[in-house]
Amino acid sequence: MNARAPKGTSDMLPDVGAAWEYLQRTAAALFARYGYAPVYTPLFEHTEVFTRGIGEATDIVSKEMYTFEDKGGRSITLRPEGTASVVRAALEHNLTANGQGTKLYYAGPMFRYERPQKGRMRQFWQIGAEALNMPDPSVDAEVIVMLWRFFETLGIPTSHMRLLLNTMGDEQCRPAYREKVAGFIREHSAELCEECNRREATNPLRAFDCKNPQCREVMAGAPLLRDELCEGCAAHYSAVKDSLDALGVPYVEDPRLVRGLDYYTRTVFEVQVDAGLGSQNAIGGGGRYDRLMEQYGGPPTPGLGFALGFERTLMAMQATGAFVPAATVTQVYVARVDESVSGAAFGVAAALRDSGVATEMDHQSRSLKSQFKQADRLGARMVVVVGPDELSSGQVTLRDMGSKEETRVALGAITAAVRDALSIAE
RNA sequence: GUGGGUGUAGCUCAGUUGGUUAGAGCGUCGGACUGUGGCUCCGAAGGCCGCGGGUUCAAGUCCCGUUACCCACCCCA
Repeated sequence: MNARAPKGTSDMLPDVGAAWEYLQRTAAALFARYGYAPVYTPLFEHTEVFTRGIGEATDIVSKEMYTFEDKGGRSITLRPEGTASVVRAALEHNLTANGQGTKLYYAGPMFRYERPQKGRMRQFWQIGAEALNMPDPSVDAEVIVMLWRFFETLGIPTSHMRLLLNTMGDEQCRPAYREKVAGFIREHSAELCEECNRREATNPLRAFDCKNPQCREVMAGAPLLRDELCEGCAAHYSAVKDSLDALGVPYVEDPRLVRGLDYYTRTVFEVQVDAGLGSQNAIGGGGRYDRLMEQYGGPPTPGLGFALGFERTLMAMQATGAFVPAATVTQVYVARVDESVSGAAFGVAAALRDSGVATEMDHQSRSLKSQFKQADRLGARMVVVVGPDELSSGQVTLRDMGSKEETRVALGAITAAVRDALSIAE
């Protein structure tokens, strides 16, 4: 058989596993301070949840979904992102009935059928947060600040990060603007690439994203939404900026920031990093989606959220020297001199563990010397030596690996002695 | 989907114009130290040289194909 993880997936060995738990712990603690509660939605949904929510014309829906038919003939899709599922769940369980506001967060794997490269996987992890039924611009700023603080908390230097901000308008001003851009593209059809001409019909705004130098040059002359905003959107946008200014969060306005999901309205944002990630420089991003719930047949329910990528965040942390916790911490190692004292050694290890001390012992019948090597490698601060000599008088030897000091301790007092040496309060 | 790069020990990599038994460092295991780690020294284990085909007296080395991974385009976390 082919003992290899599928293309675009990877096994997360202990060091990564530890980092994953750290990211989740850190997010849970921080998000709770902003009033967010955890939810876990299925890893797969009815395909329609994504096609209607994210938009048929987006790259995600048109070519990146893992879609299959289950044995009951239903079209099922592995979730390519988290917002659609959370909004679907909120509707299903009436979490936003009668104008109720809710703040939810989630964490887990997402799936997109893409060509892998640095910072881009077919299965990747995201943490996301969603605030539903909160139309005020204050929550936009709150969510953006929470995302920014998360990266700060992880120790990614702000000098390596950049917060981009833009507004997409709403159903009042966007359609007209969209038509203007489409018209602009038709006027300049001959100067633009094939892809941009195709975008004229599907999503003209994405032409701003084109990397083709000539297209960029032409599009630089296109009308900007910022000059076409309706009154409501203009006021909302400037209120968001005022709140960010008040907290001193350093955003950069980017009128060309266009996110690839159809559901965004008004505020959109993205956090980019300049270290560790090849050409994929966004570690988190999101925006407002005031019409999404209606796509699912629900009542008008404003929403706002972001998602951030675990893999990319970890890469940014490593590249900028941020603290990443180690896999395991062994405090004490129990070494046995020979097989005759195995029972006693096992008892000592068990007692230490029961008292809350991270303890490891040999299970491979290795020599005492190699047990010490192992203890050293594991970073154990003490070694309890269980041998026939000391055991004959009901004792064991406790060695401090730092000072090399050894003391004889009565078998019954070893737990207290170790805890004392490690300075663990009762 | 398109393009480029790379596949040699567990890991990082050498391998001269094709030429006998394929190497190093790190790691692992053992020993020097007969019940004791980090340093040093000595030794050992560990390779269908990605896979298939071709050229040749001879291929890790050249050619073709294939596959995997990496990187980039596109897009996004």
